[in-house]
Amino acid sequence: MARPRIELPRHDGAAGNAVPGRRPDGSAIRHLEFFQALDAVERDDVAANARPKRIAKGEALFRQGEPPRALFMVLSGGFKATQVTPDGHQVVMRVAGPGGLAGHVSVFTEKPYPATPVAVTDSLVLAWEAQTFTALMARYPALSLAVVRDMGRNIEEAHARLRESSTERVERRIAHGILRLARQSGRRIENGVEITFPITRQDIGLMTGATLHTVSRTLSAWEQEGIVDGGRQHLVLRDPHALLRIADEP
Amino acid sequence: MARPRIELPRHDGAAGNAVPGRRPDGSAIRHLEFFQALDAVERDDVAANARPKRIAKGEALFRQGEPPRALFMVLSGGFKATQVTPDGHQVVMRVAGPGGLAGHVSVFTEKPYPATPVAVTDSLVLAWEAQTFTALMARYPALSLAVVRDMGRNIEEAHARLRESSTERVERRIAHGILRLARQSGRRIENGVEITFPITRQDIGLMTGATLHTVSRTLSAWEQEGIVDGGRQHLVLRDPHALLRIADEP
DNA sequence: CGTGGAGTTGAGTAACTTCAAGGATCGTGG
DNA sequence: CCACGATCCTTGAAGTTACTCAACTCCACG
Repeated sequence: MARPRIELPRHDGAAGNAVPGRRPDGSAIRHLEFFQALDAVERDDVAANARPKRIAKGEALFRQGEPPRALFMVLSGGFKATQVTPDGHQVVMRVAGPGGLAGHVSVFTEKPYPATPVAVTDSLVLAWEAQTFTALMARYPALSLAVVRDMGRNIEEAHARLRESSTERVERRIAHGILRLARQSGRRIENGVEITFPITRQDIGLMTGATLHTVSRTLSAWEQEGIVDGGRQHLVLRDPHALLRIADEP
Repeated sequence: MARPRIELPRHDGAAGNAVPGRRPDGSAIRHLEFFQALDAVERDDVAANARPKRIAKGEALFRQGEPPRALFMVLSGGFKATQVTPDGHQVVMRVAGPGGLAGHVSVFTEKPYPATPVAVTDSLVLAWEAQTFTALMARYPALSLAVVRDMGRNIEEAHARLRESSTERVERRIAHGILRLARQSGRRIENGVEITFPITRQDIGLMTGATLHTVSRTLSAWEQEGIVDGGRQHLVLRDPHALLRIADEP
C-alpha cells in the first residue's frame, strides 16, 4: 500500500510535478465509478486530454483564492480541502479520495477556488485545463451527466451537513462525521472498520463544527464504551452499529 | 405585480395545475439569466418541452421522499424548500425565486426529493419530465453547462452557509442570512431595501440555525438601532451597510 | 369580534467553548 | 540509537452563548 516517497517537490504548490512516463489512457480511469457511463473510446479521449501529477503529502493541489485554471480527479491518495475564513477560522469542507473531483465547481462558476486541498498522503491526480474539460463535456453528453451526478451528490452531502449542524448536538454531529468518513474511506478489518484516511481530532472538529477538545472528550468516552479505538491520526470503529444508533436516535 | 388569486387547487400537491392556454416558447424564458448561453432556437425547443404549472400559495411543488419524476424552473413567485429530519426538526434548505431550479439535484442523483418546496406566493413554474430534460442536456451542451454552473452556485452557497454555521455566532449568521435573502429577492425602495419574499422569524431561524426567539431578539435590537424595519412576515433593510459590517467584522 | 398565527420579552440553564496545563508519539538529526 | 522539537492528544475548571420554558401582545382574517 505504501507508495515510495517522491524525490522533492519542485517550485511551490502543484506546479511541475508531472509524472514522467506515458500519457494516460482509459485504463487509468476505467475502474472509477465516475466514468462508468462513458464507453471505452470516450474514456480514452478524456484521459488522453489530462496530465497526471504527483502531489506529495502536505502539498496543495491549488490554493484558495487562485483563479481556477484546472480541475482534478484523484486517482490515488487523498486530500482534505480546508477553507480559511476572513477572520482566520478554518473549516474542512470536504475530503476527497480516489474517484473524487476537485476544483470543478470553481471552473464552472468561474470564481476563485474557495478552498485549499492538501494531500494527506502522497497522491496521484489527473489534471484537465478548464477549457479542455468543458470542451470534452460538450463533446460527450455522458461526461456532462457524470459531472452533474457528482455535483448532485456534493450538494446532498453539503445539505446533510447543513441540516446536522443546525439541528444536532455535537456528539451526534461527530458520529455522523465519522460515519461519513468511514463510508468514504473505511476498510473492513479484523473486528471493525478502519478509517484509512489519516485524520486528526482537530480535522474532525473542523468538519463537524466542534473544537478539538470536544472531539477528544467524545472519542475518549466512546473508547471507554468500546465503540471506537483511537490513536494518533488513526481511528477504528469497533461497533459501527452503536455509532449509527448515536447518530440517528434521540 | 400582484397576480390574481387562482381558482382552487385541484387534487393534492402539484398535480393537475397546468395553465390553460398556449404552450410555452422561448419568450417565456428568454429574460432568465439561466438561459443566456442558449440561442433562440435552443431556447424554443427547451421551453416547448416543458409544461407550465400554476402553484397556489401554500401548495407544494413536490414532497420530500417522492421519487424525482420532474424538475422545475420558477418563472414567477417563490418557494421555500424545507427538509424535515427523522426526529422532527425542520430546516429551510433554500429559497428559490424566478430563474431558480428545483428538483434537479434529485433527478440527477436519482434519489428521492430531499425537501418539500412550498410556494410562499402564487407562483408559475415550468416542469420538465426527468428523461426529457436529460435528453435536452445531451442535445444542447450549452444547457448542460448552464445546469452545471447553477449547481456550482448551489454548492458554493451551501458551503458558505456551512462555514458560517460552524464558525460564526448567531447574530452574524442571521445577518448573513438576511443579506442573502436581500440579494436574492431584495427590491430597492424609498430608503432601504425591501425583502419581497414573505418570511417569518421562524423561517429565518430555520435558515440560519437559530431559534425564532433568538431571531426575534436580534431583529428587535437591530430595529432599535435603525438598521432594519420589521413587520409581520416583512422586513426592510434601512442600513444594509451596517448589516454588512455585522456580518463581516469582529 | 373572536381565534390563531406571528412576534416579543424575561428568567433559568445546559451544552460547548475557552483557558490552562501536561502527556504521548513521531520523525529527524546528531 | 537516542535525544529533542513538533504535533497530536487528553483532561480539568471556569465562563458564555444561545436554547428552553413560559407568559403575554399584536395583528390579520374569516
